[in-house]
Amino acid sequence: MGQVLDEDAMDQPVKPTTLARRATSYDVARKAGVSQSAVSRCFAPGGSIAPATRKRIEKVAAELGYRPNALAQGLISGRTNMVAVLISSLTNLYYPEVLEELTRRLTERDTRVLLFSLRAEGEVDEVLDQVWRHSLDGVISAARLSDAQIQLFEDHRVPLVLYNRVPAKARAASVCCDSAAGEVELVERLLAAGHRDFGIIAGPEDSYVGEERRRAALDRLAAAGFNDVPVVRGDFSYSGGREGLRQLMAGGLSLNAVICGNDQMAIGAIDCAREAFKLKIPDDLSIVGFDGTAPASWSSYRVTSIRQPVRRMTEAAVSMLIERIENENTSAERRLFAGEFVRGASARLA
Amino acid sequence: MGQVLDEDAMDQPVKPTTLARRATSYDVARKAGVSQSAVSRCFAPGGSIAPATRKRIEKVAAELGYRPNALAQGLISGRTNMVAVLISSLTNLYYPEVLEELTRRLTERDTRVLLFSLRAEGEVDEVLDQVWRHSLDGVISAARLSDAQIQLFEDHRVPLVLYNRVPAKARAASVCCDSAAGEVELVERLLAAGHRDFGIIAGPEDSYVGEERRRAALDRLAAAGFNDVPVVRGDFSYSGGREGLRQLMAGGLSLNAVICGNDQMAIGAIDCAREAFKLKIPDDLSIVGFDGTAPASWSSYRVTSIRQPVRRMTEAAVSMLIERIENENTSAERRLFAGEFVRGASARLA
DNA sequence: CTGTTAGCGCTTTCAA
DNA sequence: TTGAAAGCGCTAACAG
Repeated sequence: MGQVLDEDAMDQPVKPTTLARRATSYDVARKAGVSQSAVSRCFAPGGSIAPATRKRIEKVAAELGYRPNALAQGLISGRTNMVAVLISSLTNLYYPEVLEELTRRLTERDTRVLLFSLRAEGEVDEVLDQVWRHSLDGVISAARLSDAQIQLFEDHRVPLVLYNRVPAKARAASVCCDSAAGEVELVERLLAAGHRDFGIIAGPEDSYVGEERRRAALDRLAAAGFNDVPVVRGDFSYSGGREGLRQLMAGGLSLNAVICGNDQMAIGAIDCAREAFKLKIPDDLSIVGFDGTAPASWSSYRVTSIRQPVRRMTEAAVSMLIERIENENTSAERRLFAGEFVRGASARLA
Repeated sequence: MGQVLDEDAMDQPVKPTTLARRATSYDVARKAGVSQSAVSRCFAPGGSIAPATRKRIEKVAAELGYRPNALAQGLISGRTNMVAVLISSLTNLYYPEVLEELTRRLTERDTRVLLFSLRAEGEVDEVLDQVWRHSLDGVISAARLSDAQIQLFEDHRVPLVLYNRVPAKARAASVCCDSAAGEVELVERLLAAGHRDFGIIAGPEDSYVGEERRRAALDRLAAAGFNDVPVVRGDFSYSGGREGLRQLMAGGLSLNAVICGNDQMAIGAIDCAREAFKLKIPDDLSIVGFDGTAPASWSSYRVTSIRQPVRRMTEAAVSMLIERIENENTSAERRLFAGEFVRGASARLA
């Protein structure tokens, strides 16, 4: 405002000091009496520039409210500081927590998050298209990706980190909570407490962790001599849990313990057991879940469960991604985190 | 692959058909024997181009796996098809639903979502910086914005739609659920059922809806002759609700009805009432919430509440934003949606 | 309908 | 340390 500048002032006959459009590095350069590339270097991480020059440029930049245009930067440098986060369904109570942590950590590392919330399988291809088109630096996926899709990331040289899933055959970095170990711990504790009549409300077939948990529970039970454990499936939702319990009970068998694919279904099962079957939890029936979500700890439920170490897992996912973005050739790594047993009060334990 | 092309073939001596880098419109143009701008028009919405030409270009583009570079498009056209969604805290059970709906609807309209999850107030300025730098087309904010910040949107000519909040003074488009009306309905129903001893567990002072709900409830109660209704505050969380009820009860007064700032606090209050004070809900105490979130309908709680019409609200927010993006001068509009009463079973009603 | 010509705003050699 | 110049890949006039 009203500031008089050096020689440049009269080169251009009439130049309004207030630009309609946003100030560019050029505007700053002219007003500061330096070249445009000097301005660029001034804002670049390790740009060599004399302290005095830098100071002058910064002053003018501040006056003009100049900010480097991220699009132009990305176009030329090939780096956008944007990554995609793929989530299958936000309605699963477990994901908001994960999403919150991921975005926060990425933001801390000066990386923007492009959110893609998938409902159908088919949508993945469209999302990947966007990833390439926007030159995203990387992707964290908590959604199902086929081997072919994972291969595309290698072709496009876009770093990828899978969250709570591992690829069938393709190689890719991944961060997981050890579902099998967690499920085994739950089963063993139930066995130790004398439970003998089990039922399982598993997750949907197309869920990686769902299948892993179901398999681990069944295997451990088989090892203990229980071979015909009834299994029904739910969609990880509250009503899925209710419906699952109803189906199990419809068999007419007397259950001791119900193993649910996640906390939300466990909550549904608990409510259903109490309401529809007048059962006391855990006296009449033990119910366990998985994840360690917040609602599972509400005093009406106090679900016995395995808590995923979300903080450490998200931290790992973000670190791995950034590392892969910064270092082209970081080998595929798989990090497996142990879950933490949550005693709760929905299962009778020794 | 192995396809022989027309005259251009021998202009360039040695040109590998498989590019290391991504194919550009130039590559397509050369291989299809057309100008680069023809390729551009081929992929542009209303580009005039002969059917035959188009077909040839599309064929080559498919072979090369060509996709327009979104960065370049954005840089030159000034339109990025990306918007920011600002959320204050994902941990509030109400937001995942909103976020899911918003992203889905925006994606349907070919718009990408840049997610910003704010914890502290101060972070807003950094977020806005990113918005300008990335030339985002618009912003939907479910986070608190100061008048000065809202003004910045006008300065930068970036469309803004506020979600469940209205600016103090500045003018901005907004979509809200009518908190006041909803709260009044709850209070009136409680009054009609004969409740006389009220308590309020309000949201934090810095929450727009929290304050609106508190005020509406207090006003309606005052109009009915109840002037010294005790008010405590929570942070919209489960434990906030528990703690809130504990504080209200600590006063030694006998309460009939507790009005909570949201469902999550109502759930906490219900659990606390049952567990710590051995109260029967709703026989001994009526508790009402707000939002109509999924957990509120779980059979252990069945919270009497007001359900926000999330679908319609998100649809409205997205429509308003897109409209403002497409039409520079769309005036500030405020759309207010009525909430729907959910009878539930946590309040004794007439 | 098509090609030519300018840039969008920036990073990056390369000389000076 | 600095500036000039060459693009990144695309859209948008403008002629033809």
